[in-house]
Amino acid sequence: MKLQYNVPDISITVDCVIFGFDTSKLQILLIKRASDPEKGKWALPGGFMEKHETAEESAERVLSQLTGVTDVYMDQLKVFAAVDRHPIERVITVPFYALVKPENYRLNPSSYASDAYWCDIDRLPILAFDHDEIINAALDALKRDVRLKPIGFELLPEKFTMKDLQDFFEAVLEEKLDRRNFRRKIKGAKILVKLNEVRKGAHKDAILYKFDSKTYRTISKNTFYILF
Amino acid sequence: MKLQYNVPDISITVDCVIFGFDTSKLQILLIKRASDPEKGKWALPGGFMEKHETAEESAERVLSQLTGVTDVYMDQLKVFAAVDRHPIERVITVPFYALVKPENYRLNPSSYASDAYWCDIDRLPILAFDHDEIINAALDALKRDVRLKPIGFELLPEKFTMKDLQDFFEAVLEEKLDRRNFRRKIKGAKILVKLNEVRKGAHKDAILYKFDSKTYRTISKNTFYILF
DNA sequence: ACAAAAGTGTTCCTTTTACACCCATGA
DNA sequence: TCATGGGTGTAAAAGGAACACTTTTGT
Repeated sequence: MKLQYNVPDISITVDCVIFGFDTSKLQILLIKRASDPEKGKWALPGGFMEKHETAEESAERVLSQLTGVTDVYMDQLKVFAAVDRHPIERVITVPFYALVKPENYRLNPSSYASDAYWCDIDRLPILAFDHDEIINAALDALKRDVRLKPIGFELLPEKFTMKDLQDFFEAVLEEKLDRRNFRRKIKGAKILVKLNEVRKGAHKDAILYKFDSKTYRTISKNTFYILF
Repeated sequence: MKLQYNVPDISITVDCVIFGFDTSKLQILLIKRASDPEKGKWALPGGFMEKHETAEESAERVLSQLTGVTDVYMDQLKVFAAVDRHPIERVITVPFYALVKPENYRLNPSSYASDAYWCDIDRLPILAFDHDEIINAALDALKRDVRLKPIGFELLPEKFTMKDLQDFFEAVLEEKLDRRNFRRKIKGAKILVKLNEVRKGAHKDAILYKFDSKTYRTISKNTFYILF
């Protein structure tokens, strides 16, 4: 059988919008580019897709090289393919967003990154390429998904208070929620297990909860889970 | 500045799930492949992305070559990138779904397609590559979007009855809707203009409506438009 | 004793659902 | 005249939004 295709002249990358959450702030992991083009600029972690990898595998590789984390929640976004989005080559990118628990990672900038840090989403620097647009798309997707799937638990530590959880939702949705209504809905969803532990704070103790992973599996199968 | 990229070894295509709607049946436009691989099999219309095109432009080109139609509703789906999805080359595809009004098209199979036809979604033949999976993804996306955006009007003819519209929703959602509740919600959404025309049928005349495109623009900007 | 966060129920209103009859037309 | 599809309203239930006070602890 004859090969009938031209040599392709478009490169493919993956870029990862890696979300973390730290005491009421949503954060994104940025790297400083170690080489041209856009050397020295802040950018999303990413890399070329290898011939033997699926898009997901590429994204997992990028993520695990940088954080050592595997097996996290990931979702693919729409491709970015503007003709001039890269100054030299024609490159289209398959973006992903990933949710990483702070407790699990240890940053490990590699050859292509001279530095890496967690950046609050309300303090983003100027970014390389069209990475600002990719982040906006990821934030939109996160806002959509957080109402449909219990992904908050992918970002919070194992044990958390109701306030922690509410802070997360408020940070993602960028709106205030009523405390009593919030707690009632979460309890109604039956996705939490109340622990016999409290967190000591400056004031009244707060009850700690963990996520009920049995329920999660049920929920993941039903598409029509709506929290708010 | 030095070019630092390897010659890419992954090809990129677009594939189009083109939906039509004909008297209560949702349909998809299929082509018969005129060349290897998978020569003679039914497949989605598609083609290689050109270096000077965005993904959307590629998809529009494929669509307009086949149907002569331009300026239709299109939405990008997640990339399909399984390593072995194509038997010869490494090819990833960016799938789109498009909505085409029957009144607007005239099929025009071109060189890569020896035949083309509108296939009822409940009578799909065996398809080339992973095109069955792409169609499933498109159907899922359509089900999601039909509740959020007034895309029904992209598929119906200019003038239609309430029953036509309800048939469309029922075909997409694969569920029966209550007639009175349906009509109330549609009227509440204020997206229809009642015409001074009726359609003569076997029985009582049915009032014709058209879509209010002024309202459409308003709706498109607000993300949280929910019909059902 | 007071400041600050945790915890808890009820009422009202809006939205959704379920449901039945008359009308116009063609055969 | 009857069979078929077109057209309309209401009542009950569920879900969402708004709202205030008491408890605990540290200072």
